[in-house]
Amino acid sequence: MKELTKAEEQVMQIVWDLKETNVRDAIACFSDPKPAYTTVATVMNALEKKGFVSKIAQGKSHIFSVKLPKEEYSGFKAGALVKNYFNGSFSSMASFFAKDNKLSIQELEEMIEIVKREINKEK
Amino acid sequence: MKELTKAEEQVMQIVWDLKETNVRDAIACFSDPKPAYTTVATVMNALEKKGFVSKIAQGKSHIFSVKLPKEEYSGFKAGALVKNYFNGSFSSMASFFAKDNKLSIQELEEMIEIVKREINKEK
DNA sequence: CATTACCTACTAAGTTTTTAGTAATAAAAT
DNA sequence: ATTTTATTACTAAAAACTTAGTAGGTAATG
Repeated sequence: MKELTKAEEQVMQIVWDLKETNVRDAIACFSDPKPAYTTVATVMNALEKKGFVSKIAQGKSHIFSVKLPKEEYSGFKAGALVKNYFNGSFSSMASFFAKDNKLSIQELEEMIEIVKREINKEK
Repeated sequence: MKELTKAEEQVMQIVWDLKETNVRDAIACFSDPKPAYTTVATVMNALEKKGFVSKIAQGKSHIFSVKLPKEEYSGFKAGALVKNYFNGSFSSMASFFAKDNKLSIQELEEMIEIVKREINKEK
């Protein structure tokens, strides 16, 4: 899996959000000061080259649409984080969030439910 | 919190691991092809400037030691990941790990224990 | 049909990051 | 004592990333 640079990631988040977009509409998603048209176009092309979006001619412009689902990249990033910062153990990351008071009991219970449901789905 | 670049992060992981080290010993932790001495020294100095390590003269060389605990940076990174890739919800990250079969029932139960213990500690 | 608006491909300038060389210095070895 | 080795501070080349300009084309507008 190719890594995204910061600028690429920022644009890719917009594409993931919109599912598909042209350069113009992507720019509209930026807050001021908005980048130049050509800047976003350049990044889009980089994303295509890296296989994150596909590019289809549409009238005089192009439409870029998600090729690599966000979930795949999320998983890749999360895996790397756990590996490099939490000893390869998801539990220890959970523990960290709890310590940091970023995980309430409510969230925990919610999480247990979700995870149990997912695990049961597997069988 | 300052961000680490890739090269900086790689060196910083070694410092976190060794607690403290000189340039020579840090290089020993790299797999071949090992970087040049001056390369690692340069990165160490950048880490010092960013406040991640402290640098103390020791004989003719310097010892670099952890200044910013790994846990602090881990938390920072994990927070950013959850925010940008999991809708700001830790639960949804957990759900992802479950889906991906990266979280077994055993791990889940282990995790619940750890998290509950942490949450209780707080009170 | 001339003018304006819009889009792309190509190019490149500016910036940051990475890597490492050189000169200076001090210690160690012979 | 001279040579070799280890280290640092300083510098800089190389690579990667970011940003955007320019030229050229196509379509819409008056």
